[in-house]
Formats: sequence, C-alpha cells, structure tokens
Amino acid sequence: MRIGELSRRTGVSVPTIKFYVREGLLPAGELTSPNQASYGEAHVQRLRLIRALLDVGGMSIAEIRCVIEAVDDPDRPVHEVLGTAASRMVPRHDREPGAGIEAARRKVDELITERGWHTVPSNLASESLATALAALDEVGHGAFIEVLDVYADAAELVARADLDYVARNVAREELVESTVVGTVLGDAIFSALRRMAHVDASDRLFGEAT
Amino acid sequence: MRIGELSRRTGVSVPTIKFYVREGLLPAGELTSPNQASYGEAHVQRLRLIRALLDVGGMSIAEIRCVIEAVDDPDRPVHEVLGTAASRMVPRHDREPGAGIEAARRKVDELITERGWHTVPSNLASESLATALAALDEVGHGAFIEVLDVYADAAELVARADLDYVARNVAREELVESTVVGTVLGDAIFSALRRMAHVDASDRLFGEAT
DNA sequence: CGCTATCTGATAGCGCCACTATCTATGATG
DNA sequence: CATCATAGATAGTGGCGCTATCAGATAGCG
Repeated sequence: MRIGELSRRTGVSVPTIKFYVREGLLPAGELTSPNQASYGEAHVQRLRLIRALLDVGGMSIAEIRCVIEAVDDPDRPVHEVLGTAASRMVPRHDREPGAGIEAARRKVDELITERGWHTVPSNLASESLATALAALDEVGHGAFIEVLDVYADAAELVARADLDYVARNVAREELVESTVVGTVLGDAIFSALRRMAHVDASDRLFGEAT
Repeated sequence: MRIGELSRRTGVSVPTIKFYVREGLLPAGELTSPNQASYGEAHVQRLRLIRALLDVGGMSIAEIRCVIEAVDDPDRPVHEVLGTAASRMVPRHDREPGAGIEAARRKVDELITERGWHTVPSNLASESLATALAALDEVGHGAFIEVLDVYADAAELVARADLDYVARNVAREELVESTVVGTVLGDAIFSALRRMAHVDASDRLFGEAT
C-alpha cells in the first residue's frame, strides 16, 4: 500500500508518518521506484504502537525510539531486554537531589530485601520510587509509608497477572513489544481503575454527607 | 521571609517563583513596601506541592492550576471536590475516536456494574480506562481484558488503603490537598513498584535462561 | 500523449509550554 | 552613601511534536 492509504488506515497524517520515519520510529517503505514506496501491515502495526505509547502512555518520541530499537533488535537476551524495556519507560525525574532522597533510597532497599525481590541495580524503577517517596515526605506526607506494603502487595498481584498473561498469550518474538505495551498501557489502566475505586470508596465513606 | 530565601529553601529560582505567581499557582507575597514582599511557610509548602505535581506527577501548569483552585476554595462540598480532584488529573487523551472505543466503553460499564462501584458519569477515569482498553485492542492485545479483574482487585486494595490512610492521618482542611498528592504520587509509586515486581517475576520465570 | 493526483525527500516553520533574561524603578542594608 | 535585593513588566529561549511548502518524479486514466 502507499503512504496515503497507510495514513487513512491509521488516522496519522502523511507528514507525520514521514516525520516518524525521519525520527527512526518507523522503517521506511520499500521503494518500488525512485519516488514510490510501498508499506505493509507491519507499518500499520508499528504506527498503532507508536500512537498508543504516545497518546495513552504519554511517552516522548525519544523514549519510544529507545523502546523500538530494543523491539527491533532480535539479538538481545530475552531477560535483559525485558528489564531494559521495563526500565526505559520510567517517567522523567529531573528533580534536584533533595535531602530526603537518601532516606527514601534506604527505605526502598529495605522493601526490596523484605520482599526478597530479585532486582537489578540498574533498574531505574527503584530510583523512581525513591524520588516519589522523597517528594511525598517533602510535601508532608511521610506517614504514607505505612501503606507502602499494601501497594507492594497490589503490585505483586498485578505483576503476576501480567507475566501470566504473557506466558499464556504471547509468542517469543512478540515478547518485548508485549512487555512494553503491557507496561505502559497497564499503568494507564491501573491508574484509571484506582481513581474509580477512589471515588467508590470515598463515596461510601463521605458520600451521604454531601 | 523574602523571595531570595524562599528560592533558596525550595530550590526554585526567583524568576520561576514570580512566574508561578503570575500563573496563579502561588499567592503573591504580602507587600511590606512597594517593592518588598514577605513570604511564609505556606509559600514553601505550596512550592513543594507544585514541584511534586510537576516533576513527579508529570502534570502541566494548567492542570496544577485547576487542582490548586480546588484546594484553595474552602466552600466546596468535600465529596465533590475529592471527585473533581481525582478526575482532574487524568492524563491527556486527545486521540481520535477509534472504532473500538464503543466496545471498550461497554466493557467498562460492565466492570462497574459487576463490582457495584459507585461512580459518577462525569468521572473522566472511566473514559480514560476505555481509551486505554481500546488502544490495547488496536495494538493486538485485546485478550489482555482477561486480567482486568486482577487489576480491579489490586485497585480496590490500594484505594482502600489510601482512604484508610486519609481517614486516620489527615485533617479535614487538608483533605483535598492530600487527595491530590496521594493520587498523583501514588500513581508514580505504584508504577515503580509494578516495574520492580515485573523484573522480579520475569527473573523467576526466564531468569536462568539468561 | 497529456493531464491531474499522488508520491518522495528535504527544508523551514509553527504553536505550545515551562521557563529565563533583561530592564526600570524602588527600597533595604551595612 | 554605596551596594544589593526586590517588584513588576515585557520579551526571549529551547525543546518538542508536528505541519507547511516545495521541487521533481511517477501513477493512472482517458
């Protein structure tokens, strides 16, 4: 198919498709003549992936490029790539090194030890967690640490379900892409569910009092 | 205290503080003379809140302004404000109305009914959820719906813990701010924990195979 | 064959956002 | 009195995700 049809089928404008090709998110179409290229189902698929990560996942073009490079490289050990993919998509944390970050890091290490989690030092998620805990503390809600265990329980629950799904439904060559999609969209899904559950719970607690 | 000290104590530059005042995120200091104003602890607190929502929560200035207006308005019924605050901070979902969105909405309604969740139609979270589910489907992972129940279980778990924490630790006048902080930073915390749990779980499954 | 719509590839520009720089006039401070 | 900090205002910056425009080539139709 040519670029116009690709555009129509995905809802992405032609200039934007070209932009993605330039940015290395999308492979170029196969040239059939010096100024004609043909695109296939893989391009449709890839474009949908890009839009999902961008619109729903809130990732930047640069982050998506990292992830896509991992997806496209078949010569990476599965486990490493999964770790990388998961680590890639941590939200930006450009905040300065506040005083509380050290205490937060210790708290995180403690949690990891208690739970016996196998984790890699390079995993940015733990740093991310420490940053969030430090921010919480700075804002005057250090006591929130109390419920961290419940959060960790819930995270384990969800992570098991995710892996289970992957093991049952996903072929090996789609592993990385599925992980990425699941990680990013799963965040959005859980986040929405949590808000809905909040409304429900607060309705039950404070509801009748208007 | 004067603006310089406020800047030093929060790590936010003086021009940026002025910018936040212009943008209505931060109340102006109390003028002690035509060109001197004094700031108090409330300003420090507010600045920390802004930076937490911005850096860790990834919210935009405009979203933060909405939330802060709710925080500053004491004449709102608690329950409504909690709902508003929670609804405010849904990630941007400017994607086009793909075909699958209707089916996803139905699935969401089904979930709400099954769970007996008290929710308001205006709650943007359910729309957000539908969008994410539709995106998942488009990307070829419609089967992920299977694990939605586990996600909902986990969300209920976390939401109960959140409300519990709030009921035990938070005074009424801080309710809204705490909700906002908890919602936004809680997302970041859970997200990080989930990634860590993923690494752990995938290590146990695929780990030894390198 | 001519005609128009479409295509490739390239460069330049736009709109938004979160600041940041610079300026003037004024007052604080040692 | 000299120096520094400040208020308030306006303009500018850099990054990001596109978007507009163009030249030149081709497709497909009558």
